Amino acid sequence: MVKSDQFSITPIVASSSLRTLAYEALKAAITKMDIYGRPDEVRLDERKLSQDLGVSRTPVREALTVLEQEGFVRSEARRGVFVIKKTKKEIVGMIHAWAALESMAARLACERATDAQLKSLREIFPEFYEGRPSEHIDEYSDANIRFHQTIISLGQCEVIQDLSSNLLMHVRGIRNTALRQGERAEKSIKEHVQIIKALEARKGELAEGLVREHGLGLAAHVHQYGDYLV
Amino acid sequence: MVKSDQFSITPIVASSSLRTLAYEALKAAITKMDIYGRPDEVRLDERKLSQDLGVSRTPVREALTVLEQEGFVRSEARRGVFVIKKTKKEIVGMIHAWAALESMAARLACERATDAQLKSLREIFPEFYEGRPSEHIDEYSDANIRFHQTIISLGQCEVIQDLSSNLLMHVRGIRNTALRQGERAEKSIKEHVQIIKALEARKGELAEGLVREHGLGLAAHVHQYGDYLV
DNA sequence: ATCGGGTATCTGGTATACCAATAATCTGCC
DNA sequence: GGCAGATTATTGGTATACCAGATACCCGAT
Repeated sequence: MVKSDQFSITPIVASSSLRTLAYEALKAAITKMDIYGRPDEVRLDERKLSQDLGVSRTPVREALTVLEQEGFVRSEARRGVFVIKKTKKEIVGMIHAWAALESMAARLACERATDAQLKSLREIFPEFYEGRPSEHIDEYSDANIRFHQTIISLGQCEVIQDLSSNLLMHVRGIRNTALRQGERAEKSIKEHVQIIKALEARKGELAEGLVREHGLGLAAHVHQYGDYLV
Repeated sequence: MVKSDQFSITPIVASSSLRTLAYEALKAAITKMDIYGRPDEVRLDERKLSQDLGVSRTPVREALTVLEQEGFVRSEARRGVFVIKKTKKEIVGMIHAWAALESMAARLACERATDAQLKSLREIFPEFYEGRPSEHIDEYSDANIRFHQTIISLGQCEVIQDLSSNLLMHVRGIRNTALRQGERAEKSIKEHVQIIKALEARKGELAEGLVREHGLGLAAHVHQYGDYLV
């Protein structure tokens, strides 16, 4: 008999329910739009969204419920659904929480990750070590986020990964902006090198501390320069 | 004319929507039931829940959506909604995340809380300092949770508070069980005293480290003794 | 012209009907 | 008696209809 293992099951499309579809569409729209650019509040109309997406209100409402849970929108009864503008205080709080989680991930990564995995952190910044990251600020910004995400994934703690990815969605834009201010980029890259060294040396507590200080530095930076936030 | 300030506006009832009502009812039912006692999976029937609660499926579904987001239930298309049993690995991960957040809260509390607020931590354990907490294990268990919640609230970071309270809901049961095993309770109370002293002395990094070690100790304990989990 | 009140309209919240996919059951052939 | 195929029942997913509160608008009295 043919062993079924020999067939690589087609991943099927399976795709997703309309609810998931609506969720992804709305989330993309929200994160893409520059919320902090416009001064007025952005209101979402369930019925209009339903029409635009070509589905009924039900999956749209369920998607909005999830987005509300995640802190992207706020629903007021018989008023409307509004895209949330985070205050500076909230952003700083998120960075604090992020720093706490990432530092713990760094500690766990020291115990759990392989040498090869830790070494892969260096490859995220291929040429930036030569200096002057501010000249390739967009590429560096992406690499920067990838770096932190990698540390978190190397911690191999699913809970931390989930919580962090949620926080990242909110903070992503700010991270990029902050890099362009002051000496943030130059400061950042030096700290990254230190972090990588600590991880490779399996110095868990040191890596943990460095990651935390790095995150707290960003928080302080935003607290000081984040006047574009509410 | 009468100044409206002279009227103390009645807080109104406002109360809540049926969705919130259903959410709270379901959450209470889930957290109250001993999930890990019974070996079989618990399935929830939307239609039955609707009847029992006396509302339609819509608010029940929305409540279930939130609970799914929070990790209490898992919904399989055309299969059913199931109460999630956390694996030991997941529980340990949650405790790790909790330790990370609480330790950051401790650090922040050192900078932000008043002396009086920090001193209030001592009042949580009125008589247990005399020793033998294992004789009043139930009271001590409650006080224990209150202690950690207080530290987090003194950090005055809303994001951390929200994330932690969510984690606590999942871990609460385990925390109590762990206290009854081995010397956990005695060990725990000694560490609490150290934590309070560090906080009162405004030694932020020390308090942070102690809280983290305390949390990691619990994680290791559960990892070792938590065989009652899957 | 301005203000007050009443009405039309719009909004999210809720109830309900229908659908498709799965699982449970039945049926009939071997 | 056992098993394959068809049928029925059940379930979550979706669409739609209706409700009540809140807002916006209109109109008449002053």
